[in-house]
Amino acid sequence: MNKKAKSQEWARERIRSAGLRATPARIATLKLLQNSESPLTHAEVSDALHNLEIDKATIFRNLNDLVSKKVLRRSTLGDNVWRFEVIQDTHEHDSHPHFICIDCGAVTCMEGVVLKQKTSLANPLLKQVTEILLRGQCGECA
Amino acid sequence: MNKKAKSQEWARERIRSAGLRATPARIATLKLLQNSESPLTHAEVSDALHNLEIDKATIFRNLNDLVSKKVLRRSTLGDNVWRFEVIQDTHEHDSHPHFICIDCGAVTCMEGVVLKQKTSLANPLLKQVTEILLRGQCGECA
DNA sequence: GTTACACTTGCAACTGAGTTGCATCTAGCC
DNA sequence: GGCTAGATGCAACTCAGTTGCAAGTGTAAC
Repeated sequence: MNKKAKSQEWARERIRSAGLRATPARIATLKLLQNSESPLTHAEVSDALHNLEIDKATIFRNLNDLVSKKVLRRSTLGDNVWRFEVIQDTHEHDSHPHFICIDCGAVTCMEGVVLKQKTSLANPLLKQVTEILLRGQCGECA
Repeated sequence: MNKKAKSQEWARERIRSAGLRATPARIATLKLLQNSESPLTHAEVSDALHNLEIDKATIFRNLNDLVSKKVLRRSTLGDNVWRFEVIQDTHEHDSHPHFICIDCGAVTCMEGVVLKQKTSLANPLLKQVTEILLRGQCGECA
């Protein structure tokens, strides 16, 4: 099986094992996100798939369906637009920080960065951190 | 001077020292946010000031002006709506991480938390970090 | 106190993200 | 191949936030 067919089959399997129907729109969406280096907005997904003529409402519904089935992660990077990325099997429960460039909007996943508290005492105000977001300028824009 | 007049005078002074004109709409907005326990959305500010008949565009512009002058802080709780709160004088210039509770919207300044990179190599994609944001549930809401 | 004008406001029309209702279509089970 | 619950396309909608412009006003200078 070639690479393309393999990716297709992987997406199909992932969707079906989540209990959803493997439709062309869903397979294309999942493949796109899997091959993307950073999370994509709905508009970006919609643009990339415009040649398939998939309705925006369908893409919204599919993205939200896949989020509720824990196939995708939905995050907000401070610009009030949802971004979606595939939850990798190996990282399913990790929540690495994201870096967003306030100039160009590029999003980078920061796997190698961890948060550390100076004091050994845990902060009582902070019960559960679900997302870590860094904002600033990327190498291209600074 | 009574408490009400004091608050009025404080707001007026804060706006003027930011280099903006102290108009009734701005004073009312700033007083409202100062007296609020948690950050407010534009809609909440708009509702609270409806008896003053201030246009929503004016409120948006004023909120954004005050943010750009560092009088207010603008944050998003994950529902893709901006929330605004007064930056207290004592914290004006520091850049410690902020923790936002995605349930109640409370913002906590996290003085004792630092970010550390696992590798000694600096990430070339990340030139300058201007803001660090943690999102999750606070002790009250978890 | 009066005046001038840059800043601010109100209005209305707009953009863009995201949602919803409904008729039609189709993936996948038998 | 046929059936049907689930998925799609379309269109109309809501709601946050923005913009252009004419009219109004805070404030500094006189």
